[in-house]
Amino acid sequence: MSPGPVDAAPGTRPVRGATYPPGTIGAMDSSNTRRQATRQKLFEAAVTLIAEQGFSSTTVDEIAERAGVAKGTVYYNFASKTVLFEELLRHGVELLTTSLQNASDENAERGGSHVDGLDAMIRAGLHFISRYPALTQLYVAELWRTNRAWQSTLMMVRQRAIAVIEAELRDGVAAGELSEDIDIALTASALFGMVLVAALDWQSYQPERSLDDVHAALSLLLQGRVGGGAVAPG
Amino acid sequence: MSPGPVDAAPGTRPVRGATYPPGTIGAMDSSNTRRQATRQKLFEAAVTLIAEQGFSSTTVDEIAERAGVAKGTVYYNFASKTVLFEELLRHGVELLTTSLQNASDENAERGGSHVDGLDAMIRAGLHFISRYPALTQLYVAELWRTNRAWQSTLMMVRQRAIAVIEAELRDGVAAGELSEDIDIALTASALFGMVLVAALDWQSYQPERSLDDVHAALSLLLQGRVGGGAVAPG
DNA sequence: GCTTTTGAACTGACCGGTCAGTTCAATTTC
DNA sequence: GAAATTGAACTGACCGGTCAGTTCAAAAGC
Repeated sequence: MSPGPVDAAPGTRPVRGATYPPGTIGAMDSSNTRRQATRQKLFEAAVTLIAEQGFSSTTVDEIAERAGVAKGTVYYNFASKTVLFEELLRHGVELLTTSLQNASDENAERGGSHVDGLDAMIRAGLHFISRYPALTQLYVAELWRTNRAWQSTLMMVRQRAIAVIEAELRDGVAAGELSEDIDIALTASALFGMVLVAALDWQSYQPERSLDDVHAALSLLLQGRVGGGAVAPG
Repeated sequence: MSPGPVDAAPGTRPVRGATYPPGTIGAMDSSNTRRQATRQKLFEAAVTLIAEQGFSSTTVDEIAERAGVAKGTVYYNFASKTVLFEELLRHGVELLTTSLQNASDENAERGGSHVDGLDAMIRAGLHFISRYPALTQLYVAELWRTNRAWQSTLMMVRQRAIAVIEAELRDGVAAGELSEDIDIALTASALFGMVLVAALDWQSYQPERSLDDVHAALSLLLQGRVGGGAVAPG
């Protein structure tokens, strides 16, 4: 009759596409099992396609084809298309926050100022975006969308990235290096947006320019050489 | 004869869902025919739904239902779902560029500096986003997506908005008010992104704050009081 | 021999687009 | 000025295609 129960297959078969150990995602784990490799291929295929077309326009068949596996394999590795996407998001944010945090830490270790720290994070952000443009596009497209199933996942993602910037700002203020008048949360958002949009435009419309070039332009803005550089502060 | 053709169709029949005079979109025209009203309702329904769910997850049935019309009416007024969306985009960018341009012009008239002009545009941008949050979300979600049918429409849209900012920057440099070192295109992008992301975060996460408040925070950044304000310029 | 992958088949819901028919305010006719 | 006519605007059932998800027997690794 029916092809089978929609949910909770009765005991027998391998629990296909069941919730997989959520810790070991992507290339994070060193033990490179065969399955890990397949999952990685699926991530890479999915991120590109979804960035290009959006989540719902991307079919599971396409993902499987691009990854070079059979459709059944997708469902062997992930419970559903949605779950695949959610794990992808979690995987991605890990890469970004690590990158930002490293930039901040390394700057601190070499004795740089907090403004230098922000500058280093701008560079790290640019580097990340140029390396994972599809992932970035995908976040941007989904981040402020309401009524989404993965809304909470995305908020967590955003919060983790912003928090790193906020910490640097806070430390800068505490050290007397930044004005006490600044609004930490809003400034962090604004800086984040500045890098995000500038980088995406760079990738989309002027890809021939170097990272240093773009970084220099943003540095000027950060250091107030655009609108206030020539004006003596009160 | 008829209740009044909106644009004097030369042919006989109602040329169903044909390309409609692109000039008269939305509530722009004062002559409020029945059809105009319907189109306006459809725009409003579509912009909200697409902002929430994305283009392809939004069904024509949903749009029709939210607008309070039958599905057929959608296809009577627009050739396809895609065309409806494209006209929506064009309609929206008109509002934004006008708003930015007005802010710039009014500042110039009252004898403000070019930095003041940028500041006024930031304010105008914030105002726009708080007034049309759904439209903004929608642009952000689609703007950097590749392989889209309306790619060219979006590029045009972006270019028109950015051009207004670039002009102000260029004038500022020419007037000796801004550093000659700045990269016009990149700085314009960055400023655009700064406002965009800060505003969306404001709307999403701190909606109780006032526009003035947010504007003040971004002004500080523009005028270099964050990273460079305390440092005496060379 | 277990895990993993394959690939084809199938299902049922969903969705964009169509179209024959209906409505009704403006216009024309008498 | 009442009746008839017109046709733009609107309606909603319907059609054909698409796709997520499921299943499974067989093959391929390790």
